Parts: sequence; C-alpha cells; structure tokens
Amino acid sequence: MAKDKKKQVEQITDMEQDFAQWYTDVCKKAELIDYSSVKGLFTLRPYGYAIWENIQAILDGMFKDTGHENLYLPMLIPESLLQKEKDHVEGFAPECAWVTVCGEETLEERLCIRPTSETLFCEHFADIIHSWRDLPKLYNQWCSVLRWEKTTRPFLRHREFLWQEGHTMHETKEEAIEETERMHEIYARLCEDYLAMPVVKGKKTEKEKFSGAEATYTIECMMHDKKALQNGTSHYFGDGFARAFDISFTDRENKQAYPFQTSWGITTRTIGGIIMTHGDNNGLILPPRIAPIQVIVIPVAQHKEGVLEAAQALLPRLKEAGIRARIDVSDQSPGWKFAEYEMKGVPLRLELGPKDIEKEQCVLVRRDTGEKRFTPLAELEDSIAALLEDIQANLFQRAKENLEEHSFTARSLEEARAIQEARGGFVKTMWCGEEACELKMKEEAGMSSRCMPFEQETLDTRCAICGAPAKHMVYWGVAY
RNA sequence: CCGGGCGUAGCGCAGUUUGGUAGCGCACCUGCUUUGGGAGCAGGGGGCCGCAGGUUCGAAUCCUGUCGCCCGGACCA
Repeated sequence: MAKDKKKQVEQITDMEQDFAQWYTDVCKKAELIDYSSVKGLFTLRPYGYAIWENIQAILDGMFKDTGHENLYLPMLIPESLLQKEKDHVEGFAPECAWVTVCGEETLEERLCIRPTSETLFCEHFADIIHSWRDLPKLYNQWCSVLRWEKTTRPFLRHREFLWQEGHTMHETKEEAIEETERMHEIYARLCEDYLAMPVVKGKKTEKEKFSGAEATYTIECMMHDKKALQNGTSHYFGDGFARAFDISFTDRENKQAYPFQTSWGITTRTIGGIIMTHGDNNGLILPPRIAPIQVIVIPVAQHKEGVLEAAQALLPRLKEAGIRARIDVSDQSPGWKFAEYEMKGVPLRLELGPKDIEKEQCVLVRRDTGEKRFTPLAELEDSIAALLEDIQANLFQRAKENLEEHSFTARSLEEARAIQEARGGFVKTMWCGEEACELKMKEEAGMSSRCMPFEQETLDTRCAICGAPAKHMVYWGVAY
C-alpha cells in the first residue's frame, strides 16, 4: 500500500517543493501540450485544445448575446500602418516579428505578424464608418497573435497564442466606457461561473495599462502559489486611435466627429490559470463546466461476462442527460486508469464491476475531494448532475478561500515587503498615484501594482510608500 | 537580453574527469497469467549521443560555434 502510494507521487513533482516544475509536469502528463522545435511555439494537444474549445463556446455565446459579430482580419500588418499610433508602436515594437522576404523577393515594405490587431481594425473602420447610423460596430475575432517574448512557458507565455480580440466603435464616450465595462464583466463571469476562479476586478495604473489605451480594466486571479495572473483585459481607447487613423463620421447634428473605441481580449493563458488554481499533487483538476470529459467510466474486471456491456450501456444514458462522459476499455489495469484520469483532472470517475452490477449500483469518485460514493444505477443521471454542480461550487470556494486568506493590508512599504516575504499573495495599500512609488514597491518589495479595485476602501489617508496624500487603494502582487 | 543548470531511445537517467565502436529503468511490441489504486513472467524492437564545424588513426567524451529546454532576473496577456 505504502509502496503504491509512493509510485503515484513519483510521477509528478510535488507542488510544494517546486511549483514551476509541478506545473510543467502537469501540462505534459495531462497531455495538454507538447513542445515544438521552435522556442515558445507549442502544440496544443487534443485534450488541451478541447478545454479551449469549451471556453470559446461559452464566451462566443456571451459575445453574440451582447450583439457582437465575428469576423476575420489578415495576419500581416504593413509597417506604415502599425506606426500610425505612437504609444501603440512603442509598446509592441520590441516583440514584433517581421516578414521581409517572400519567395525570392525582398519586400519593399516589411510586414509585421500581428501582435494584436488594433491597427488593422482601425484601417477597416475608416472604410466602413461614415455616419452615426453606422455605429456602433461590435466586432470580435478569434485568431492567434505573435509576440516574440524572451521567456516562454506553456500556456502562460507563448510566442504565438490563441485568443479572441474584440474591437468596437461607438458614437459616444459614455457608450464606449459602458462597453468596456460590460466586456470586463463578461470575463469576470467566465472566470467565476465557469472556470471557478474568483477575481479581483479593477483598473490598471497608468504604468501597467495597454499601449495606446486611456483606461485598462483587468481581472486578477490568485494562483495556488499566491502569485497573480491577469486573466482578461478590457480597454477604453477614447478617440485617440480614431484621430490617428482618421476614422470619422457625420453625427446627428451633421458635424464631423470621431468615434470612441474599445478592445478586449482573453487568451489561452487562462488554461494555465485553471491548472495553477485548481491542480494538486495528483495532477490537474478541471471545473466540470469546462472539462472535456466530465465523467470517466472505468469498467472493473472488464473481461468478466457482462461487465463491458453494462458499462457501455451507461454512455448513451449520460449523453442523453447532457453529461460529457467517456469510457476507457483499454486493457490497462483499473489502478492505472484511476491515476491516469486523475492526472487529467476528470471531475468524476465512475467505476462499474461485477459486484456493482449484482447490486445495481456503481461507484462515483470525486476528483476534488477523493470521496467515494455508491450510487444506485437507477438514480445515476441525477446523482452525477448534482455531484458535478457540487464539485464546481467546491472548487470555486477553495480558490476563494485561497484568495481571501492571502490578501493583506499594509500601511507602509516596509510592512508590505514583510508580508510579501512571509506570506506572499496580494497586499493592498493606499497610493498617491505616482509612478515613482510603483517603481519603489517593485524594487524593494518585488511587487507590481495589479489593479486599483472598483471596490475601493480607505485604509489610510496617506500613500504607504511616500506618505503623500493617498488617491487610490491598490492591490500589489508578484505576477506571472 | 543577463546569470546558473541541462541536452545520450517516447520519458527519466548512467557513461564525459582519463577518447577505443552505447547502457539501465519505465514506456512500446508478442504471448500467457492477471484486473476494486499505476499487475506478473517470458521473449522482442528502437538511439549515427541537440545541430554544425574542428582536433584525432579513432569523438557521446576534447575544442569552437549554434539551437533548444529548465530555474532566477529584466520584459510581457
């Protein structure tokens, strides 16, 4: 028994010993990802891609429900187009990859492989927006983008990553801000209701906001190792890009006006967040609502008469009930299968053996708690549906406790540093609004500003770093 | 990009110090026995040692370059 246990643990690195290695082990051994021959470019394997497809389906539904349309723009941006907005170019230039040669010909103008598509959308918007009647334009595209990062990690930092980027144009500033907030709220709902990841919602500071944006809204999640992960951002651009790209329309008073713009995106990095939020030393744990397989059926002693047939007969029943189930009929031992699907984070395991068939029951085992339960086959669909809901709720609750138990308050830089060193997590302080104080916090406590939460509190009247009058409460943390 | 570590079979590693024709465990294939927590026995297949140069009669081993991976820093979704 003790020997068996040891064998399981040896499969992946202990998360408390080496969280980064644990993370890489899970990505590989749960068959989410594979490395390719180019640094930072990864193969998303079917099981990993299926998680993305589930996230896509949920988000795409919410986008459509709020009136957005999908479209597709080119992947290459001429240099001259990219350079039209100054802040934007400066932000992205260091990580752009360029196409300079096609076949035997050197191009007259080099083409950037899109790191994001604001400029392309602007070029297109300039063509199609002429009247207030053309607004709003509520567009989204699913695609991949390229950013030549120095350091790369599965899901968390790819050079090419999959995402969606929404780009919208509005008649008024108020409408655009409302849109920015609406999409921000959709990301928060995705995280909390589907991914079981509690979020802190707020705005980025001037220093941390998107290149070219007037305001960046963010949701920040806390990982198991107490580090922060930004998971979905939403930007309000004002009319800066519209002016730079000469997008104008005739308004209701027959005057020329510039439209107000937003963009918002979420990426496959979210999958990394799911792994680091819920996983444990037996591998991945997937929230039922996005798990590609919600129930894995494992026949026990499947060579015995009637076992395989009885197990297989459960699948159409579960499918009928809207449950994503699969059966493993390979000739691996049951123990091997148990460990395998735990590694893959399947929320529920259903065991069916000769003894169960005799008693018209099966065994249901939860991935999150390991709890085993004998369930009459007659009640199968209801029991499973209830258990999946309970697992979803439990994962959220656990993550919420982690967030709450590791969110602290500090009144001085020294106190913030001490908390970060001893406990990790988020530290909230008051802040004067000066970038110098952000830099100082980074230097002396190793934390960057994560966000200025919407739910502001008055912890003090003075900035914790310089003592000047405070303007905002800020969450600080060590970020991925 | 800077510092450190590492590239030998699908995975994990030994062999490199002292050059001499590549090995172990797991995985894989075949057969039999097994099957309620990663099964057992027997047999079998697979690697020009990351890549490119160089030194040498001879290079996994020595030299130069290069690419990649991991950890930490700086940069970022």
